Amino acid sequence: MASRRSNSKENGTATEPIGSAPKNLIIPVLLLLLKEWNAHGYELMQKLVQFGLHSVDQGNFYRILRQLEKDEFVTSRWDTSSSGRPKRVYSITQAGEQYLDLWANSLGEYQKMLDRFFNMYRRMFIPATQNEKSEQSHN
Amino acid sequence: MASRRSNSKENGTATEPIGSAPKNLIIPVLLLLLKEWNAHGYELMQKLVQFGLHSVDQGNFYRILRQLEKDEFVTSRWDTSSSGRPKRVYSITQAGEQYLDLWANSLGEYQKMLDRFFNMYRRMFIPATQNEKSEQSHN
DNA sequence: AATAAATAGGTGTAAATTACAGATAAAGGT
DNA sequence: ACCTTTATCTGTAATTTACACCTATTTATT
Repeated sequence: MASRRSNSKENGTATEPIGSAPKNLIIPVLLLLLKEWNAHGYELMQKLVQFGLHSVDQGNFYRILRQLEKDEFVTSRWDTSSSGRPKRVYSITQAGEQYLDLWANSLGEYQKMLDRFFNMYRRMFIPATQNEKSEQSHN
Repeated sequence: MASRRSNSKENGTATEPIGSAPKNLIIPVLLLLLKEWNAHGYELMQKLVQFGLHSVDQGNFYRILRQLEKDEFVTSRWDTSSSGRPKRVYSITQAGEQYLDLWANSLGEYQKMLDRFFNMYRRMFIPATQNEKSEQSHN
């Protein structure tokens, strides 16, 4: 769980170190994962990374989980069956599934905006009349 | 040190009022708009709304613009030609265009994650093999 | 046996961002 | 005279994220 971006901005709070995409997909992905399998935090965190959400902060991650529980979107119970430190195993609730649906709607809107963005963005490059920009982004 | 954080959060800052999509598309969209036409703030703000980014905070919006200028991603000059209060007309710089490209890459990654999210999300609804779930919610 | 590393779950708080509430100024409508 | 629209901008509360650090148990390495 590295993600060491030592970008020390002395003063002035620059616009942004790099075009950093919004990262609050954690909650919806978490809920979606819990809809498939019950799991404990550490496990979920690894799945988030596999999903593409590298750079999830461990501390905040567990806080999110506890907050979701407080809001009754998930429930947890301690699992002491296996060896090692006891694990808090989470399950999604009905309310949690509804919340996930809200998220899905919202993210759908966002997806449409992204599409509009890329349509505009690409429109600026299509002429391509022997422009030797040499920036061959192959997405 | 300003104690601007009322530490007494008995109430506990609920997970999120509603599935709110990340909203920091403002910067890339702004730069993209400026790549097409030079414009002043108020105008840009309206275009952002048309784009789908309703609920842009006016105060923060102008601050972002000034910060982008400080970072030399845009430049501005006062336009006093027309009547009314003078307008600060913005143009994108070379550095700004490069920054936009970085954003585009980053947002492309995000788009892929969103796609993965929706693939997973939909996978939970398609099977419908006479499962008496009968939850046919078509938002 | 001691040490390290992986697993598992956290706390504290500085820094950054966003939300909310105005101020200011010129022009046009009623 | 007052209200609304256009236009730019400041102050700061509230919230979120980033970074640093802590505890505990088991397994692997020296």
